[in-house]
Amino acid sequence: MPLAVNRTTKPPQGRAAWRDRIRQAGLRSTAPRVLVLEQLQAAVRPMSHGELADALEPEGLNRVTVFRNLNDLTEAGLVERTDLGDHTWRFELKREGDSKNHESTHPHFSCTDCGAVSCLPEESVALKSGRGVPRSVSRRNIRVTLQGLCDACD
Amino acid sequence: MPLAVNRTTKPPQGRAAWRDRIRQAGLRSTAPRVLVLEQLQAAVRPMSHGELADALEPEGLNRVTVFRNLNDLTEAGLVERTDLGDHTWRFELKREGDSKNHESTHPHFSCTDCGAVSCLPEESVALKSGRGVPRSVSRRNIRVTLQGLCDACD
DNA sequence: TTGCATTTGTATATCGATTGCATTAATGAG
DNA sequence: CTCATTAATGCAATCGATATACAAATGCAA
Repeated sequence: MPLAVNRTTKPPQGRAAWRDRIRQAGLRSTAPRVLVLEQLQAAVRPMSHGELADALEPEGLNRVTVFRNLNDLTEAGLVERTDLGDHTWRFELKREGDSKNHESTHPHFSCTDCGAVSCLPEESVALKSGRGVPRSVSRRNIRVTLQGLCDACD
Repeated sequence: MPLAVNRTTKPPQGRAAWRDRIRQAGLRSTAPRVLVLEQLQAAVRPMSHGELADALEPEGLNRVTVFRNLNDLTEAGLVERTDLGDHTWRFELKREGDSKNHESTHPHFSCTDCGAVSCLPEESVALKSGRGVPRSVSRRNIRVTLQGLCDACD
């Protein structure tokens, strides 16, 4: 019997599949790495290292190992790392089909009051090039973060 | 004879005027505060506490004093504080006329490679409300940060 | 199964951000 | 102008997120 499927929006990916993906990325497949990826898969918003470490320490994972794996997986291209303006790194699983032609993904929102973060629909922000605007912006090879009050704090 | 005017884009503001502004904001006018504001006035992009402290320590200012004054001046409404995604606070002088109707100011750009930051024209980003987009966004009561490669690193 | 490079765990260092506390200085009352 | 009050300063110390050193453990290719 397969593992219980947690309520994710994406097609569930089994342990064996993750192990393959990790090795394809040039890394050794280890239990901590699989657990980190599963945790990220279940998330609906970018997770901080602290949040992930808190969730995974009960599973027997060391905080530093989680931290290093997040960076290794980021470097290997399986995970995306951003700073949404709250002085902490946040990590998201790179899901294919996020955006077809360019590297850009959906914008993020970060509440300046309570710190809550969320993902925004890709169409909610339109960029226009012009004087003083780097080429990477026109190419949409860019990450967009909005900071303000969330509806709960507004 | 007035002080030498430094090459700023905005009408120069003398020491006495700063002292008035500081007091109007409900704070005591002190030498460190005036120096911090003058330094911010000369800047063309958001400055980190470290940059400002480095610039002002030779003038005899303590790093912590600079730090606390930046926060005090922010709270008093003379300065704006943002995190552009490089894990450091950055400070800008609040210049009136930045935006007439709403609180929103120009977007900022931060290079993920070299860390350079810059200001972008206000029109370079257009926001659209929709499902999952907080009200503060529709109101444009928001700060926008773009992260990517600057032209030099591209 | 074995050898070796990679990963992990523990401890510790770093860096920006912040606070505690005694001293100093700005401002308002007289 | 002088003084008392209260805010601001300087210094030391702390904090939390991030990062590294090094020895022990483990994945994986031969």
